[in-house]
Amino acid sequence: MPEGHVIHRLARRLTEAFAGEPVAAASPQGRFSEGAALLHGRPLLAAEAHGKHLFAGFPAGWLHVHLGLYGKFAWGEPPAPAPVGQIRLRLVGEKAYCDLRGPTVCELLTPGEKDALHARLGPDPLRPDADPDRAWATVSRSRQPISALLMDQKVVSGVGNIYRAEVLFRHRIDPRKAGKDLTPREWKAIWADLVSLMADGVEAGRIDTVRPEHMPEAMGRPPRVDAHGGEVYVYRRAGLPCLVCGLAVRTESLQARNLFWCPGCQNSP
DNA sequence: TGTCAATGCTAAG
DNA sequence: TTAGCCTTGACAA
Repeated sequence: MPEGHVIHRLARRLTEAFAGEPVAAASPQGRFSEGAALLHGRPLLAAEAHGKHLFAGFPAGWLHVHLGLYGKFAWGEPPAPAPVGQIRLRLVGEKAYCDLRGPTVCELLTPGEKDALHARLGPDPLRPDADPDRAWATVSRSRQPISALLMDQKVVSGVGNIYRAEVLFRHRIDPRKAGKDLTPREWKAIWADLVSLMADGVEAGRIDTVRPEHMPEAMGRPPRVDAHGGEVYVYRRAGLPCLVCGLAVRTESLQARNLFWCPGCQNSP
């Protein structure tokens, strides 16, 4: 489930598992054999995330991974079993091993190339160096809908389809509202909420956005079994009643992504 | 067993 | 705007 919180969690886990010790690296699938050979036998020096991009520093350079839609790390304790299926990269240390499957990107970068990548990414609510004013400078001048701007990694990085839908709902903002029509106050609230929601996501390993007072139990309704693993207001709840006002949640395809919102709670004149 | 959609993004057209 | 990447889980048959 790779939105930004997953990547930050991964950076943390890589550090815990492999920092400071020699790591065995291989590409059983073969598509990253050259890179793996360069990493092999050297220690992990550092790991960090910027938005949905994962960086792991080795003496040979920065391993850069982007999971895309279905990329995934699987973890276990050594000894690692014989590879099954398409494993792009396997890292094995003393305490743990991990298998990377299906990433959009798995490559080795020079420090300069890594810097260039950071430069084209917008501020990440999960990074202490993030500057929300930089994003606001773009948002406040854009005719694009805020729902599109939040998904644009050049504007804000790390927000995916779930956080986008949920943060707009939590602030009752119509997803079709243009960036330039947002008030500074609305933007500040969105940003602060992303910082808090995504930090919770890193800790919990899942996305929960429903305030306690809106949980079904608190509303006098039976508890809900949520299919995707977190408690959310609108994401993938099309046709179901809004947890706050009861109107049916709507969905619409916007720039090839499914947008979800409540027409009652998020309705700007 | 098969089909589809998915938390993302890029390159081709 | 669309196809493609390459994987998984949910659901239909």
